Parts: sequence; C-alpha cells; structure tokens
Amino acid sequence: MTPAARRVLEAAARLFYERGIHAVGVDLIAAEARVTKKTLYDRFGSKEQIVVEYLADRDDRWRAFLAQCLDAAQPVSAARVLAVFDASRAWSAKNSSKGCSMVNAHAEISDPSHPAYPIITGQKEWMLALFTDLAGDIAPGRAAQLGRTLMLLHEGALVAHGLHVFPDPISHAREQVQTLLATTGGAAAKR
Amino acid sequence: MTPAARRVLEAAARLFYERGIHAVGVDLIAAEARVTKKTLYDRFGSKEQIVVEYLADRDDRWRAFLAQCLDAAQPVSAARVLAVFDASRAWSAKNSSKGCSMVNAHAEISDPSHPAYPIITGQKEWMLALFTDLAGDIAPGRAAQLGRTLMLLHEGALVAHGLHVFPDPISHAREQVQTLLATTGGAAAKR
DNA sequence: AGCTCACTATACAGATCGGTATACTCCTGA
DNA sequence: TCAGGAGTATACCGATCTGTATAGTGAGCT
Repeated sequence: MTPAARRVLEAAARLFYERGIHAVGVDLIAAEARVTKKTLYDRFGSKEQIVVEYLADRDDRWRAFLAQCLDAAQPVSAARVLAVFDASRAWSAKNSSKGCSMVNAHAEISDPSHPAYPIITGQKEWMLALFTDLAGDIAPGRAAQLGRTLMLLHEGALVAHGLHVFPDPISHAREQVQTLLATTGGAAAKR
Repeated sequence: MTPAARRVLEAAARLFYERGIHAVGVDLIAAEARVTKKTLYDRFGSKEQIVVEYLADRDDRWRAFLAQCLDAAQPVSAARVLAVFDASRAWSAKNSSKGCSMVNAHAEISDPSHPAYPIITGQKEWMLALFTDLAGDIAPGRAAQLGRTLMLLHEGALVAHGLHVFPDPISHAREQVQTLLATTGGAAAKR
C-alpha cells in the first residue's frame, strides 16, 4: 500500500467512525488525506471499496490487539475471559469512544449483499466463537450458553460505552463476568 | 397531525430504520408517503425535524408499550424485570429486526448539539433509571450495580438481535437475568 | 540521461441532495 | 355559494454527491 493510500485509509477510518459512513464524502476524505480524488480512485476504485477496507483493517487490528492481550494473559481460562474485557477497555479508550464500529456500520449498511456485510457479521461470529471457546474451558457442559452470556455482556458494554450511559461500563461488565465465573465455574480449569 | 403528515412520518420511520438516516433523501420519503415535497416541508420544515419526530415518536411508542406490559405484569419486582425483557422481545419481533433505533441513529448523529441527541441519550438514561428502580426493590443496597448489569444485558441482547449473532438473544438475556435475580435477590420483594 | 510511477492540480459529468416557488384541485363548513 | 385550508403536480434553485478526464510534477532507479 502506497503512502498516499495509507493516508486515505487513515482519514477515511477516522471520518467514517466519527461522522458515519454516508455522511462523509470522498472529497472530504481526499482533502483530509492531502490527496487528490484522482489518486484516491486510482488506489481504491470506489468509495464502497474504501468502506470495505476500513472495516477489514479495523477488524484485523482489533483481532491482532486482542491476540496480543490474550498472549500476555495468564493461561487460566477465567483470566483469559477477563483479559478480553481488559482488551476492550483499552481499545475503546483509544479507538472507540463512539461504540463498536461494526455495529455502527451495520446501522448504515442494510443490504446483506453489500461487500462489507460479511466483515461485520464475521467479526461478531468470531467473537462469539472466542467466548464460547473460552467458556468451554470453564464449564464444558454449558459452553454455548456461557459464551452467549459473555457475548451479551460484552456487546452491551460496548454500546453503553459509546452512548455514555454510565461511566466505564466495560469495567462494570468485567466485574459482573468475574462474579459470574466465580459462581459458575467453581474451579476455573487450566488451559 | 394531518393525514399526509402522518404518512410522511410513517414512511420516514420505516426508511430511516431500514436504510439509515443519511442514506434516505426527502424525495424518497415524499414518494413513499404519496406526498409532494411541498407538503412535506409545509408540515415539518426540514429533514432534521423529521428525524427528530421519528425518534421522539418511536421513543414515545416504546415507553407506552413497555408501560402497558409492566401494568399487565405481576407486582413482584423480579417478574417486572423479566417483563421488560418480554416487552423487548415482543417489540423487537415486530419493529426492531435491525436493533435499537436509538443506537443506530447515534451511529449517524455525531454532533451532541443535534436536536435529536437528547432523545437518544434520554431514552437510555430512562431505561437505566427504570432498571435501577426495579433493582432497588430486589437488592436495595446494590440497586445501582444491579441496574447497570440489567442495562448491559438488555443492550447487548438488542445488539445481538439486530446483528443476528445467535437466535433469540433477548430470551437468552431473560434467562440469564432470571438466574441472576434468583442468586442475588433471595426473596424478591413485593412492590 | 531517460524511464517509470506515485502523486498533484484542475476541471467537469451526471445524479442527487435539501429546500423553495408557482399554480392548481379538492373538501369542508359557514 | 363561496372562502379557505389541505393537499397536489411540476419545475426549479444552489450545493454537493460519486466518479472521470487531462495535463503536469517530482523522486528514485537503471
């Protein structure tokens, strides 16, 4: 990716996230990236493609960040679940003051045949699979159920964070998960 | 409100919710409502005003629906909490297959000085106050904490419902709340 | 020196945006 | 019977939208 293309993607990511996808035009993206529209279209071909790469890149970076956080966490399953919430809190503090970009993008992209659609649903499926996987180490018989509960608390915390419903909802969710795992898991299994 | 104005609001509500606010133009709204743009602007003055009335009307109808469900519920506090989730499930099945309209609108409205902003945040504050109030009847010493947890589960369920992460997440949240209240509340206080 | 390629600047096309103006019809009620 | 408000149809405004075309600049590489 050329330097100009990277600037375009960075500007688009910031603008799309802060103002919404449909509210941002390519002229503004080009201006903020200090790039002409010609260059923008030479690199990406369409606004839709910029949207797709914006979401895909954000998904990639989130997964990489989370993987790094999980690697640094203790190998105890309960600790790893909590590490996900810690990662979300750190990520949201820096990159997501308006909530989950996938959820926000989904509000603007109605057509399931839109090329960005599978990126959005894919991340949510992946997160549910991750939670279910971690839950399987804690309560093997109820992995699906516990995984879904973790998913709901996590998504709810992201939404509450974005709408500033109350202070630091991700930490609140983390605490709830902690007590939930304490009453549920009994002995948290080693991984 | 004149018949034409009502048709405009109904069409705008459907289009805004399904396609997003910025993706829908006033020409389309007028066409779908079988109304000329002249009439549309005579009644509402601006697209922004239609957005405001769309959200305010939806908020009103949700609160009325929820109040009706709570009136029909048993006067036991735990049952009333569960009745909120039952109400959300019924409401979402009919009106909210794409998730919470307030959350979705928030994704597109970044400016806190936008006239629709207080409607969005107001509903969330109101829901948190409702959950906290109900929680106060169950665990008076931990009303704020329990109320926030209920809020997170509820918001998470709405998001998961809208993104179809797994089937019927609102029922799942309801079940989790049920077990949470059983372990927490002990004897659910009468109202 | 000469070539390639990323990039810039400017202008424009066709469509659509929110918003307005004019002139008309229809229905109700006094 | 007639006035007036609600609504209609159509045409238009300036601005902005996505996307394209042409011509030129500048740095690195061989």
